[in-house]
Amino acid sequence: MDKILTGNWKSMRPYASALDRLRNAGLRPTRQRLALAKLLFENGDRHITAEDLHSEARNAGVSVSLATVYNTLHQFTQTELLREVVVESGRAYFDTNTTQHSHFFFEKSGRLMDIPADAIEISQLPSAPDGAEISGIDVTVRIDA
Amino acid sequence: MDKILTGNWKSMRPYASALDRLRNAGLRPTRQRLALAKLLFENGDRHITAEDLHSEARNAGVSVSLATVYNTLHQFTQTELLREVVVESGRAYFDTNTTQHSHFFFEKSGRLMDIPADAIEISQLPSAPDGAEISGIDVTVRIDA
DNA sequence: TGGCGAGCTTAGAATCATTCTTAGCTTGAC
DNA sequence: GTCAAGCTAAGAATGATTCTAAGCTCGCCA
Ligand SMILES: [Mn+2]
Ligand SMILES: [Mn+2]
Ligand SMILES: [Zn+2]
Ligand SMILES: [Zn+2]
Repeated sequence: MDKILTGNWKSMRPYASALDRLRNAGLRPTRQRLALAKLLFENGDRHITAEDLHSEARNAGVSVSLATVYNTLHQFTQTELLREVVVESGRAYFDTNTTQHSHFFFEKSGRLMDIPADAIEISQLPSAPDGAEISGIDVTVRIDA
Repeated sequence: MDKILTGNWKSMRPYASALDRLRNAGLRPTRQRLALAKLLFENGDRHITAEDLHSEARNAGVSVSLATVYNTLHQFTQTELLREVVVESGRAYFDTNTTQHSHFFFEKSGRLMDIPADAIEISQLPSAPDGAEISGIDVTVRIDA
């Protein structure tokens, strides 16, 4: 049980309920976190900004402050419920797909789209200097549209 | 000669003088642009932020405003004297190496380091949806140090 | 069941990088 | 030399994000 409550549980079922996800992450299931988790995880794979999630929540009748949206997105990222994707300076996207995969980024619309992990292959990665840890590899294919 | 003055000249010599680079890009060689070009291009491959270039200029006794540093970096980027690299939301890096290559990003120090183009190989790129134009492929290897 | 402290939420201020505005300088073609 | 187009710069404005600090809420425990 201990492992479950400390978060970082890698083998989350894709259809785990919002409540289960919060429990597994060791986060209290508050009204705000539950509502945001539902919006994020019950609508398929998503790439969303804090502002967009905030307005989506309000449109859905959920009263939550922007500060809490930011707090929650960061907590979800830390507990690996989400992944942060950086493709444009000055804007952060949060991705509900936490597996290793790449993205198409449509520069005009600001839309992000997954590229399945097996549709791109990276060969002969250079080893990190000093034997430092590689914490991730981000591949973005920019589309001029 | 026309082609030279309209910028986008791909075959710039690596040791072209700052003045030549501005001429080739079709930019007036003002005192500020010359000074910034020298700082950027006479010190090997660099990855630098606007703020950092600004303080570097001032330390070197060059009087230039931050607004002009931003303007200049963007003009250099448009004329392909520089390439913009996004690895962290809220911070833009400008790269004096405009050839296709990847980066190590040291998350703690905020340092960027080139990975030679031939040290990484990407196979079977998926075609862009709709036959849209791919304007670039960014590969960032994040180092947790 | 009620109390309580840790944890959470929030409005609004603050921060930070970047962009904009606008007025005054430069540059270079003629 | 003159003059318009191009350029610079101080400071205000912007926009995303973070911080502050004050008041709620949650859930464990008596
Ligand atoms: Mn958005
Ligand atoms: Mn910096
Ligand atoms: Zn994704
Ligand atoms: Zn580089």
